[in-house]
Amino acid sequence: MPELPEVETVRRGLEPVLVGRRLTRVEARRPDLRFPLPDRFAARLEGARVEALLRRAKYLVANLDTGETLIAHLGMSGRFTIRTPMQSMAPGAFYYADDPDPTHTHIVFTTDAGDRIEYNDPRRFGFMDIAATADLAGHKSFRTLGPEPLGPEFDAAALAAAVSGSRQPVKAALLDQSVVAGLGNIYVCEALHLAGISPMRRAGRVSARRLGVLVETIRVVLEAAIAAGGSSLKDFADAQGALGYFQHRFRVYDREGAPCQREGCGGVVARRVQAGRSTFYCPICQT
DNA sequence: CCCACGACCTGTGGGC
DNA sequence: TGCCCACAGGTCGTGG
Repeated sequence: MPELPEVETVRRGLEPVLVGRRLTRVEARRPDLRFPLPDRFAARLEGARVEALLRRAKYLVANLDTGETLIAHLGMSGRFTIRTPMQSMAPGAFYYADDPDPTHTHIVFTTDAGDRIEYNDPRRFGFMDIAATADLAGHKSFRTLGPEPLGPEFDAAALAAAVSGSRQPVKAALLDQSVVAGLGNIYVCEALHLAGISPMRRAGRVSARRLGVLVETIRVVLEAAIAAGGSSLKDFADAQGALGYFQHRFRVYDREGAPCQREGCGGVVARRVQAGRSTFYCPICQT
């Protein structure tokens, strides 16, 4: 899944081909992704101009000139691919590169510039919805979201308040989108390692000072990943189809048995399951 | 209210 | 080579 850095990378890739453009055709090849598509999905989008393409947590948000907004979540395996028309041998004609996986391409948008934007999602954990732009904050998906980790409202005091008294492991608390919005399994593992905090420690019992360190390591990890164009795991590619490079910089994620990269630590990366998901950490330097 | 867990869906990689 | 199980970046609903 795309976590915040991957969604931001996708947003930056789509922005130049979507913003200011009108959607001339929207093709939904099935009636649902994870959830049913909203009523008259294609009809409400066709003819609309995209005024802005934003990101909130792991959601892409396309404001339209119709007063409505398209909301998209990539789930675990969703990806957008841009296909720009290419000149064919015949004068005036053009064509698109072949879709390598048409069986999982569920939605195709075409713009007035002729670009085709394909949404492909094998597992179909992603979803799309359309809501009145004025009511977005009240949308089911947004109502309970906590602060953006890269925004001004996320600081040590805010994090301390959000986890105050919490008995759940700090790993689980950081995955809770109402505590901070946009982290996922990879970057939580990475940020906790960088901060030297054990993923198993109860969230409400991490000291204020260490929560301050954690806020900083979350920012550092996310910003580095965005700068690298996101991670490249099995399914992730940015909107142009390029692979991200951040995977090469994982300190602990998917590195069970590898030496801890903290200077002088000497530990070995361990894996254990928390809340049904793999946690990677160093048992020596994360306390 | 808080927290843990299973469900959703498909593909892939590792072990035997 | 082939089969089967475990596991994969997320979120939501349920039930204790």
